Amino acid sequence: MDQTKGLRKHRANATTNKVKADLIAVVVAVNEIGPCVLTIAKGPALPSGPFELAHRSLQSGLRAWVELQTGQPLGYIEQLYTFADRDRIDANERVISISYLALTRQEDAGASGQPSWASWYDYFPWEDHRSGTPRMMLEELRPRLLEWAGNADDGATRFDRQRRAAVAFGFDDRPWNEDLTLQRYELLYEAALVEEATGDPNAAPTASASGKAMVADHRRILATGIARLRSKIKYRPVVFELMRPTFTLLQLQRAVEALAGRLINKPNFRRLVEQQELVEETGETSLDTGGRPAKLYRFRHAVLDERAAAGTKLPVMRP
Amino acid sequence: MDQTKGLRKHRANATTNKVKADLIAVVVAVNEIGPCVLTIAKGPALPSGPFELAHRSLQSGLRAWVELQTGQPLGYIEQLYTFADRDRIDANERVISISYLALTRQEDAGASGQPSWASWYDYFPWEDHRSGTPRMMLEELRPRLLEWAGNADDGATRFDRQRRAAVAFGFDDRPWNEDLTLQRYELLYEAALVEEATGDPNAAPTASASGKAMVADHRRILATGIARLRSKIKYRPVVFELMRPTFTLLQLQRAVEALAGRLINKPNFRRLVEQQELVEETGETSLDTGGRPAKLYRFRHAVLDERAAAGTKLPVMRP
DNA sequence: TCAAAAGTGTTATCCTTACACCCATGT
DNA sequence: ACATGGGTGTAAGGATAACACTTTTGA
Repeated sequence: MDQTKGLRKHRANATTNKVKADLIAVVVAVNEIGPCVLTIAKGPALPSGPFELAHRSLQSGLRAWVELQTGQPLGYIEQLYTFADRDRIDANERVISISYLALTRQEDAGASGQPSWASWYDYFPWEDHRSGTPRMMLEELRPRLLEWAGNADDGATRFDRQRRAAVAFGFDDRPWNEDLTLQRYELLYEAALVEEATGDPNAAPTASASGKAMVADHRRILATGIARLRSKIKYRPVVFELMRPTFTLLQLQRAVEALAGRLINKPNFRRLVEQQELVEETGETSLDTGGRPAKLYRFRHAVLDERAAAGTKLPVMRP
Repeated sequence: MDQTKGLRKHRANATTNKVKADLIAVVVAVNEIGPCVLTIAKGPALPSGPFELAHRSLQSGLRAWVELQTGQPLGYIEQLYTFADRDRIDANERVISISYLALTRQEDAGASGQPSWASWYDYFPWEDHRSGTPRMMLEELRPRLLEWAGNADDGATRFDRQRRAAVAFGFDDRPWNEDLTLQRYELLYEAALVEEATGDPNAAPTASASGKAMVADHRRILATGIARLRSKIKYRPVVFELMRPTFTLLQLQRAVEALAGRLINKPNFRRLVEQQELVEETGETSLDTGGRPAKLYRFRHAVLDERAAAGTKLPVMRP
C-alpha cells in the first residue's frame, strides 16, 4: 500500500529507489584432487540468480538457484559480502549482489543439472603452497609486481607498492600468510596482471601464471570466499561439512591442507584435533589407505553445542 | 528505459524482481560514560535510509543518510550483514537491509542535526561486566530463562534450552564470553524476555532488566554490531578509530574495557600494546589524570601496512 | 624386505596469566 | 602522609612447533 501510493505520487523516486538483488554462491567441496568450486559452464561463472518474491528468504533463494542451475543441494551456508555492482553503474538500473559461501560434499550431487567442479587453484595457481612456494609465483608474478611497483610516478608510491606486494605474497623473507587471498588478488588486479583488469588476455602474463579468469567479478568473489574459509577453519569446525560421515585423521588433515594451501605437521594436527575432542572413533578401520589400516572417526556434533567457539586451528609447519 | 519497458511488458515480474534496499548503521563512539550508539529520537532507531540512484556506492549512501539524519560524519565503516526483513514479508514489496558498523569519535559531531548518543548498555544491561556479573542477570534473567527452559514440552528441548542459556550467559561455572552478545539477545528473544518479541511491554521483565527496546529489529542489529566489534578488537587495531589523536595507555585500556564489557589486567595490557608496537610516545605527558602524569601516545598508522593482521588482543582477567 | 602410511612420545620455546612491587603527582 | 593512577619486573603454566621414533599393513 505504501508502494502504490509512492508510485503515484513520486513516480521517478519510486523507481529509482528500487534495485535488482542478485544472489551469488561460492560452493566449495573437497575431493581427491583438491578443493573445488562449483561453476556453470558459461564464463565460467558462479551460480547466481535474482532474489524473487517467491523466495522465502535470501538463503532459500540462493539454494533454489544453485539447485536449479547445477543440481547441487547445499548444506552449510554463510553470507560473504554485499556490494553494488561496480561494472553496472548506469542511470536507470542498479544491481546489488549478495554473495554467499556454501560448503557441501561432492557426492551429494543429484541427477539433474551437470555440476562442473574445478580446482580453485586453476583460478589462483599462486595460492597452492602444498609443494612449496610455486615456481610461477617467484618467476612470473614477482618480477611483474616489482616492475609494476617501479612504474609508479613518485618514490613514495613505489615504496608502498613494493611493501604491499611483499606483505601479501611473503617476499623478502616475510612469512607466507594463506589468509590474504583477497589482498593478493586485488593487488594483481591493480597491477593489471589478471585478465579481468584489462579485458585483454595478452596484457596479463601467461594464462597458466595468472590463472583462469571468470565472468564479471566472479573471480574476486571466489577469492573472498577462499579467504573467509581459510581464516574460518582456524576457529570454527567447518571442515567437517566437507568430509564424509566417517573419515581417517589423515583424510581430515589432507582436507584442511587442501583448503589452507599448505602442509601441516601430522603429530601436531592429530593432537590438536583429539585434545579439542572434535572427533570420536567409530571403532572401525579403513584399509584402502595403502599402508597400515587407519582408525575411522566421525565428527562429534556435540561440540557445536558445548562450546561457543570450537576451532580447528591448523598448526603451521615451516619448510 | 529498460525499466519502463519492463513495467509495461511484464508488470508483475518486473515489480517482483525489484526490491527496496535499506542502508542501516550502527555508529559507535566511546566517551567518559562508556560505549555509545548513535540513535535518532523516534523509536529509538538506528540511522537508516534507502539506497538511491544518486549514491555512488553503498558506503557513500550510508554516509549520506547518517550525516543527514544526525550530522555525524563517519570514519571507519565495515559491512555487518544483509537480510531480507522478516517483519515485512508481503506480496508486493520486499525490503532488504544492508547493515554497517561505523566507528567514530564523538567530538567529530558537526553543527547540523542533533545526534543523540546512548550507552549501549542501556539496551543490553546484562552485557556490562566491568563491575562484576550484573545482579539483574543472575536475579532476573537467569530464573526467567530457566523457567522458559522448563516450559518446553519434551525433556530433550528442556535440556537443550538450559545448555544454550548456560553457554551463552556463563551459568553453571561456565566462563563468561563477551563475544556472544548476539546469541544472548537471540536467546532472550526466543524466550520472549525482550519487548520486541511480544509487542507487550508487560510480558518482558522489568524495563531495567530487559533493557530499552528499539524500533523494528534495530536492537538485534545493534547486538550484531557489538558482537562484531568485540571480537574484532582482538585481532585488528580498530580501537584507535575511537580514540583521540593522542591518549594515555589507561585511556586506551578503558576504551577497550568499555567495548569488551570486562576489565583487563593493566600490566599485561600495556605489555601487549607496546610489544606489538601499536603505539608510539608523543613525548608529552598529561596531568589531568589525578595521579602521576601519564605519557601520551599516538597510534602508529604504519602497523596497518606492515602487518597483514595486527591485533589488539585483550588479555583476559579473571575476577 | 621394503614402501607407505598409522600412530606415539619428547623437548625447547614462546606466549599468556597472575601477582608483586616501585614511582610521581595532588590534596 | 596518603590516595590515585603511572609504570616495571618476574615467575608459573599452558600451548605450539619441531623432531625422532615405533607399528602395521600390502606389494
